[in-house]
Amino acid sequence: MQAKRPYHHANLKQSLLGAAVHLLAEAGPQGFTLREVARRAGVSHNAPYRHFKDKDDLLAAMAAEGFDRLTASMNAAIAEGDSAADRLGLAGRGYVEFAVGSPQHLVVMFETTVAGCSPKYAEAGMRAFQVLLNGIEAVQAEGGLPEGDPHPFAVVAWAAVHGLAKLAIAGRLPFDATRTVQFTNYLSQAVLHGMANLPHPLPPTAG
Amino acid sequence: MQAKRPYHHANLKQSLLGAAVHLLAEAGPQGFTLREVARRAGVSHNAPYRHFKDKDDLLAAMAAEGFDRLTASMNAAIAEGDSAADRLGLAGRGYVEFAVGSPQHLVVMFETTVAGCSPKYAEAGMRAFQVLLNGIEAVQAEGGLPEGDPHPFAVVAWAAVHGLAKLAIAGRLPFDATRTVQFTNYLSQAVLHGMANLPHPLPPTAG
DNA sequence: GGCATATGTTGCCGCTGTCAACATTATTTG
DNA sequence: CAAATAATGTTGACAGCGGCAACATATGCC
Repeated sequence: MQAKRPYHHANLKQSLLGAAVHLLAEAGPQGFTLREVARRAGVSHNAPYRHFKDKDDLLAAMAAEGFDRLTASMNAAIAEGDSAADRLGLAGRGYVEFAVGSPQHLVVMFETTVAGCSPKYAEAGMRAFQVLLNGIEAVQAEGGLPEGDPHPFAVVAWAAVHGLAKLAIAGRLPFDATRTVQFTNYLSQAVLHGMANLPHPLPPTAG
Repeated sequence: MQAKRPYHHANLKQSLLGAAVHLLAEAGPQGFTLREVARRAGVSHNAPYRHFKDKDDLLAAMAAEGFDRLTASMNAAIAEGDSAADRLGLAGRGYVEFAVGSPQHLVVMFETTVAGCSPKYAEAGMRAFQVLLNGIEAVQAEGGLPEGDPHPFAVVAWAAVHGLAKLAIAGRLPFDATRTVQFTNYLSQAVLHGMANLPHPLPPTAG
């Protein structure tokens, strides 16, 4: 039952996920087809159904994997930071770097309906958000932000960085991927500076 | 030739667009099907091809219509503002209001590849962005922002508001639609305040 | 009235997601 | 170690989709 050992096609589930990631990057969500994934994995068009409930289930798995990569990208960027404020900005940089590097992946991660999916997907998303939240709390501890619930600050930071990434991917910004990543620095500074000099917004007391 | 008068089915093109908008709002991009649009308009599954080159062409037309509605929503919100800074914040509010009210529409507007589409689509998008850009310039004239190219400021403002809207639509924010719109106020203030107290970022000199 | 053209329909094609039935391989169990 | 059982993969089918071609009909122009 819990034997993860290879059967006919050694660890097909991972092969399918890998093929799916590549296909998504090449063809985008439109050209992403379950049958093509199976073709690339060298199995029949119905083999994926032994590992994923349906197409959406595969997409959710890819989204979860994407959130893990996003988390890793932010953590890698953070490592080079000195101050907490610095690290928060670098987290945003890591976010945008991942986004412009895997634009189609980001679509799947955020277009998928968040509710009613596998817990793996939800948890991976939480972990990514937690990086930002931790960064915010560190800045608060450093005195760079008002005390209180860190969530509103995290939402603003997330929104700014996410919006920049999405607009860049949509080709609506007047600069290319490299400059977009550079521009993230200014964006982070502006957002952080603004929140630092404004009173804490009470409303969102969520957990 | 230029006769827009009814033929068999008085002004089918508009009927199709209307049916398409409703279907999109109900079923989302996944359930959006050309044949269902035709069904709702009471015509055969191939009638739409006399008015739209293909499915993407219909989507582009809907996107253009969406940008017009977005522009209208921002302009309506702006009308109530006193200062230029106030009006800029209200524009963001109008943006988010439109987004949470027509979430599926926003997907089509920004997921569609911006390049290679009909000029109508590109122009409608430009007009929407112009509202933000004008707002930024007004704030600059008021002395609320550093002088110089307004584009970087507009990009930051756009990114923040767009990101908030997208995250809200994806169900990833800890508050509902109404509170999201309210939260836009704080977001705008923070962004504007931050940019006001930072030197002008030179890089994006685009036009 | 007659003709070209714009508009709408029918029929078809390959493709897709998904189900059911069958085949094969691994695991368990006596 | 062999038989039973579960896990995994294949084949075949179905309806629905986007899109093309051929056909039918309405409209405007002369």
